Amino acid sequence: MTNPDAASGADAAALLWGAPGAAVKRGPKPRFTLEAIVDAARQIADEDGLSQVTMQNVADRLGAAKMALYRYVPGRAELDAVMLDTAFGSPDELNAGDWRAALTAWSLALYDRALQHPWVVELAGRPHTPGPAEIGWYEAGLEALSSLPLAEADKLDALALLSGHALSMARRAADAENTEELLAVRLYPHLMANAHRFPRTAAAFAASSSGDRDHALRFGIDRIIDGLAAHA
Amino acid sequence: MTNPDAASGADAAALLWGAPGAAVKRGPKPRFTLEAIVDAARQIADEDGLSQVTMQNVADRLGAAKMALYRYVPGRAELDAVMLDTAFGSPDELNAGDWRAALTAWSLALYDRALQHPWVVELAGRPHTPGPAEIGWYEAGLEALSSLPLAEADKLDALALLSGHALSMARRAADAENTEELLAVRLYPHLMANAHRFPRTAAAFAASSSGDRDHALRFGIDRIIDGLAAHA
DNA sequence: GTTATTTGCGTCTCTTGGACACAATACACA
DNA sequence: TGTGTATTGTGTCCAAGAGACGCAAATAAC
Repeated sequence: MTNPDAASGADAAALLWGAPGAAVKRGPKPRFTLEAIVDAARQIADEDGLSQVTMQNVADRLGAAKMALYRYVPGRAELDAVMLDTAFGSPDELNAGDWRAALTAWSLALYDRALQHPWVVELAGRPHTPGPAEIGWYEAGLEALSSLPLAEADKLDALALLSGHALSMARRAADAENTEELLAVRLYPHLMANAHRFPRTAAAFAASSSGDRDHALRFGIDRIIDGLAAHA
Repeated sequence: MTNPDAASGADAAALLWGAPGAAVKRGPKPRFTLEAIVDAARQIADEDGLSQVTMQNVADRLGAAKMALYRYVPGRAELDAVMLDTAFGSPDELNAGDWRAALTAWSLALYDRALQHPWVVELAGRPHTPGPAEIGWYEAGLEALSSLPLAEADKLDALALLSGHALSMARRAADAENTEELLAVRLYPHLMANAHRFPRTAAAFAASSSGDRDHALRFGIDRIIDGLAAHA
């Protein structure tokens, strides 16, 4: 019945939104905290990539045994969920008066966050339960959009569009050298060899010399905002 | 040196773009083909989800031993790459005269493809070597954009924007019941309980009754296209 | 002090991807 | 026609990684 492709457990929401109030309990003092565990996981992800975030590695970093972690986190999926929401953080309180400027700032801020922790892109890309921090971003985005005469549903859609673009660009930028090599070595030769089948694509790739990552970011944001302006 | 987070092997490109010409060889006749293996994997993914695509399951479906597959596919990552490109297929040759109509049709066609095989969204979402089919979509998209006075690099960016949106919407639609439950049961109560912290978001979610998936799709496409029109 | 809990964690199991060796097969060449 | 050789199918083994289970130590409540 349960689809194993769906990420996060039912318990993720409890961890993300649950009350931190934990009364005095009976047994031994807990040696760790959820925060410490998530911090350790975040460090590993920042340093060695998300694939190195294993229960074992996290436990090692804390000087604990692997199974000790399960007293604080139900499972790997829930750890991912908390890592993601923690890394999102709260959006900066920057409100330029113009809605265009505000939305642009919002998108760029999200992009910066994602650049600081490249792995958030991967986590955010899979289905997950949003936590308070992620909702905080939506709240800020809706505030930036508040002056626009759009249906509420459309505002949410617009934010999803912008955030999707920002995160997508952040991924590209994050493994730039990797992507560079990927395209240059793996795609390019084959594409050029088949230039007769894909003349436009070959030309386009040849013209755009894997240049300005920033340009693509701004281009997308500007286009979406222009589209919103044209519609409202 | 090699980043294990990077998907696909170096061999993926060879499988995707390599010449199919295999001369007469010496040993026993091959019992299988790459195509048959990929087909089996595709079927499993369609029926039971991407997580059920394991070498073991694919082999079982073909009546082969697991290790036999490795004679045809270097590894799991390469299988993913070929599955992805195969599922993309070639875009339909539909050219409405208007560039707006053509681009819209292109986006909708991509959305439909993704709906037919929901797992392509997940595969396309991770870094991978593009194959001929994927490049074919770019070629068709560039053709639709050919009349617009945009830099080649910008055209590629525009297509990435549109395809990202289409695939993102396809994912939502694919596990609709799942997402429905995710939001309704897991997010909604907590969001409403914290409505004081997130008034706009709570209101927006309450207003948009998880309705029209198609609306969000069209909204995004229209906004992007409007933005392109405003810019060109 | 006794008892009910709760923590830390050692041990075991299951699932996946993959390396490696070996026997069977079928063409090349003499 | 026989021999060599490359290639295929596959059995066996191994390493990760997630997690179930149970037990001993710690500690608050009575």
